[in-house]
Amino acid sequence: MNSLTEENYLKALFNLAGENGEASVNDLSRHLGIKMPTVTSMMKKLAEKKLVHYESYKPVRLTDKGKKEAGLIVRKHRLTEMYLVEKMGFGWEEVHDIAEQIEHIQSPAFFDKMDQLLGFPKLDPHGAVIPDKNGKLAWISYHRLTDCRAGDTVRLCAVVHGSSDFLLFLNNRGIRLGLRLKIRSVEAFDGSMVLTYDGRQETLSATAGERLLVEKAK
Amino acid sequence: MNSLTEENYLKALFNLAGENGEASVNDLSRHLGIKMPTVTSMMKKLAEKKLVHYESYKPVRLTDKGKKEAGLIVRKHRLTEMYLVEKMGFGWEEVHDIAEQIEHIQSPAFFDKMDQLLGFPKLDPHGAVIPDKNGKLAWISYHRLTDCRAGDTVRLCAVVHGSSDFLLFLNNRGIRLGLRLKIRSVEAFDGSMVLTYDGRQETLSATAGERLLVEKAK
DNA sequence: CTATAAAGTTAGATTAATCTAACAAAATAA
DNA sequence: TTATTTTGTTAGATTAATCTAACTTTATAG
Repeated sequence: MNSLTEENYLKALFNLAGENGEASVNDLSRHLGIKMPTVTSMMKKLAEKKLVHYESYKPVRLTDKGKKEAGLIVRKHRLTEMYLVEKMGFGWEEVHDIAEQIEHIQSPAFFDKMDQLLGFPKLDPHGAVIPDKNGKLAWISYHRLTDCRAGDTVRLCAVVHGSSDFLLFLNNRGIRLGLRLKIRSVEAFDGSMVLTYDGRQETLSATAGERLLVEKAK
Repeated sequence: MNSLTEENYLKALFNLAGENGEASVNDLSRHLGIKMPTVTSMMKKLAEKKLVHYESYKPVRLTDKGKKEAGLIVRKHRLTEMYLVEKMGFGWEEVHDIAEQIEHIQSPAFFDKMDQLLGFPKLDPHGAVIPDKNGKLAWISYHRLTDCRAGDTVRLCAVVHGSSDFLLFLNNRGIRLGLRLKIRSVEAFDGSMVLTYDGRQETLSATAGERLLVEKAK
């Protein structure tokens, strides 16, 4: 079994690495708020346990075993977020910190029950894919809103780097998953966009737009 | 803030001490499965934090502060058990180990939500009282089934020391909280009892009967 | 292609929580 | 009331996870 601390390193690797699966010691250090020497020594420990591939001065990579274990933690996190929103009535901006703790609960039955009560959801409340029971994550590639052009009509599919502040910002503008957005114009200077949706019009900065993942609407 | 470890010591004290509020180092040691020297040093630490009264060679007592903090942990435990049974469909024999972990979640909102969704319950699924939002526990005194006499009719109010095994044993005999039990006879030799309930008749050992808390039925 | 900056590692210290071995006090039994 | 058992404490070691300071390697910019 892995310690809570080890689980946090695995999850950080999983989230930082993306599809290729690499992350630098420095990235991990900043992401976890833990100094580099500590990260280095933990990487050696995880390498001993065959959870990561580690060579001095090179980026770290999860092994298949590590990827699976990390995926299962992320699964627990995202299932929990979904449960908190769907079954307990929390807002999507409130659930991250709670899920951050509940993801470490050791009880397959508990998460299976959530899964079942939710009807085996594929996505969490922020549109992120929930890894399957083997920890396998189905990668979906959306477009960033900022990569779309004036005139496009898109559907909001996911929110990335969704800090509580950002999610509240979206709440205040009535922006939620599934929403149909029409791009009226894009400002060449700073990439800000004028959007219409739900019969209203709003201007969104590029900083915000980068965090909104969309697909072309039919 | 208290560490997870400290929380476990506080809870153990709360559960061991009962109404008077004392527990010996030895009791704590056995209850927690931790060696006595470790317990002693933790008691000193908790005394520093004004959570317990500690004097060498004397039983340990929770301070008011300690009692409150311990009570709030027990509250989280029991609310969780209730939630797992009532809202997630777990059996009363399945919830202890999960609640043991969830009780350490730091999120007042999470437990407030449970409380609200449950309609502010006073008792957990085993009939134990849930401490209030100040950690205060309302003591109720029931009778042990073994203290009743042949001819008595009682209502089952709570189960103590309810290990998973014991709860399954009760399930197998259709014994549940709220059940009306009629005591047909008591065996003088070993205290075992013949009971009728739900139109059936069963014999129960004193070992089992001691763990069943009842009140006289009207 | 060197010089500087950034990233990574090594060595050694610290803290929390645990242990064992040895000793001391209190409770119990003879 | 003394001897023995039980309970509790002290001292010192261990492990996991962290840190800082100093050094090394790799990357970047003149």
